[in-house]
Amino acid sequence: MSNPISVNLPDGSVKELEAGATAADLAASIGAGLARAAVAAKVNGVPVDLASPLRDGDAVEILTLKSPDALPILRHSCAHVMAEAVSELFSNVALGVGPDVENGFYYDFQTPDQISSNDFARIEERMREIIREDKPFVREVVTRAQAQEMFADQPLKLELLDDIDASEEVTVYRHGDHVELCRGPHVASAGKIPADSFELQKVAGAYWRGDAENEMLQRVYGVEFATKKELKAYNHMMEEAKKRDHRVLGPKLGIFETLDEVGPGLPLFFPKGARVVRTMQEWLRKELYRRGYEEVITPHVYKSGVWKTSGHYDFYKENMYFFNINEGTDEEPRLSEFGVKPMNCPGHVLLYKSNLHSYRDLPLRYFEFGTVYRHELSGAVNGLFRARGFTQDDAHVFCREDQVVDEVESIMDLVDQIMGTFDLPYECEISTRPAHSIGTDEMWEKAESFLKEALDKRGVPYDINEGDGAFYGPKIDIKVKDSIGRTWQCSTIQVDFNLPERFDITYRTAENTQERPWMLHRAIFGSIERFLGILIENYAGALPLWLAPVQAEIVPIADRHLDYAEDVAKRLRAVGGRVEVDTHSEPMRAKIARAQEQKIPYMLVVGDKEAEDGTVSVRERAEGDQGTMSVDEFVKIIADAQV
RNA sequence: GCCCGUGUAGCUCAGUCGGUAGAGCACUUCGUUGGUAACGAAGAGGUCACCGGUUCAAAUCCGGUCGCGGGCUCCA
Repeated sequence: MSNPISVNLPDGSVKELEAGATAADLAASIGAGLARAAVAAKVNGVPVDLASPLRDGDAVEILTLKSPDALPILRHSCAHVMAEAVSELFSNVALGVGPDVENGFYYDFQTPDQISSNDFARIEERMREIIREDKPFVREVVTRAQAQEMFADQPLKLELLDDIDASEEVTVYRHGDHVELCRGPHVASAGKIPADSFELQKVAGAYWRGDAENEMLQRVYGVEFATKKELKAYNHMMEEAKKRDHRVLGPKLGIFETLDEVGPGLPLFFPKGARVVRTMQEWLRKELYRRGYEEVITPHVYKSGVWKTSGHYDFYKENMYFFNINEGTDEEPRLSEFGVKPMNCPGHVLLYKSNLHSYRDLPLRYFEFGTVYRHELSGAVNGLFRARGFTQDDAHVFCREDQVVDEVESIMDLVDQIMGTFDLPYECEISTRPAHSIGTDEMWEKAESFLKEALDKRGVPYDINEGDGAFYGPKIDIKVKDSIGRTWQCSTIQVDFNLPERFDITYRTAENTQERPWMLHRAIFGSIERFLGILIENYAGALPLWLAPVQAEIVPIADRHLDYAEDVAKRLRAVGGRVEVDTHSEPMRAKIARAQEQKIPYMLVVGDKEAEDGTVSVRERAEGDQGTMSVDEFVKIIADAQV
């Protein structure tokens, strides 16, 4: 008999076990209940199978379905079960990969059959049978040659095998007759998977290994949680998210629409939508003036030469709208080519270049609500989130090297203020030099250190996104988190080494030499349309008073109160209020219901009493009836809510 | 762009086995004049996305195009 080993448990206690004991043995030694509930284990922080042998001194945690760390293992195991079911139910199935993802798992299959959502029921049924059979997942370490033989009829697995580093061991998992090349870990046996807390939800195409050059596989997605209750809660949450969908709420609230005859990604804004957009812009404009920005206006269309200088003609052409104009005659055509701007930078750079600049002029901050057009891939277009025409709150800062950190800090201050206004928490990422890029190592290092320095000075935490910078410089990306926990990329601050070079812009130094200025791109909303889409979903359509397209709906009780209602409306409009009078000849309850559905912040009920006293009866959309107040008092509320 | 799904009135949707189109909401008119989430009646509204095919007959079956949705890829 070899010596017993002792392992450390999360509660600080130490357990003695026989040599060669596994995590499962440990669970059994603690209690029969835990042994039943155990699905996997964590040894020294690494998730492992329950069958893994333990060594003296290991820190071991037994994972049950209650542990959050068990969920990825559970989901991945369920993916295996699905792969097994699909392999049986469809012909010539080659297995790709089947990882766990947020809320569930997927598996990629190659098969000549078409897997459709109609097949989900029978796949799920077979999966539940497999779970009921409760066969163990058995880990085996094999040689490369053995693996090659095992997966001779699994071309995708063979490819994966080739990728496993020579120093790594090759592991396979047996589950009955089904064998998979897999790193693991898995739950001890299929029966550990709760049969009622997963469901298959969609099938989609996915390129093999994420490369558009490769074949497209069929990816089946499942959602899975530790309990049926959590699955139901998740499905309910998705329903709720659907109700907030800006593509549904937008048209319903009279904000925007898209029309087939206009084209994908080209939204049209109704008067209410225009009011919201203009309010956002006016609010930001005031803030930017206060912070030393200067507004510029640049054309939407430029001769192609500009795009050749900027580099867009060579590197972004497939995303741009170009057209030719005949400036000659039909007999003797003289074509000029123009391009619609996909970005505002060249216009701003040209404005800079039109004058000589002294070091004393810098920093120069040009901003513009610039509408740009990009021919995004048809499959990428998505409501206001990804449009082909959209307006950026774009600005370019031209500054000296010694000013970069200050400028970045001040942009971050603006980000703080704006996201704070909407109660949107955010996270930062610094993206560093990608494989294909311009500029010297020295420039990149300097720029990256400036960005880091600025964030450090403000005490803003950030992640590093290695190699994800633009080819022309590093950037800070800001992701906001909405009220139901989804994250969105909005603001961006980018250093640009490219355009100053290409357009050869300079400034005159104190020593009377020419120097290249630093150029920063930045957008806070990013795209105003996109940000509006996020706001609609964040607030479920109920925009805050200052931003609401209609701030108050005036509800006359009977037609004889229409004149008074119009009087009230006039007084509110006089202070910039956005108000409407409901002139329908209907019971007031119907008018209130409609205003509630339109998410209008205030409803002002006016009847005989109010007309007599010069008051309004105020109903707040969330709080309900607020009693009466004088028109003057309410005018003040509305006046204070104007930007 | 690629894979799958999908397209019926302004909106939400029904339409059986292939037999010439239906509801609710919204809209218009008339009636009703009301006190905090939807008053009654009538009317109008359709090239069943578009093009082609099969069929005596197509909203329905088949093919293509376009749009939309979910993914993948892309987001110089």
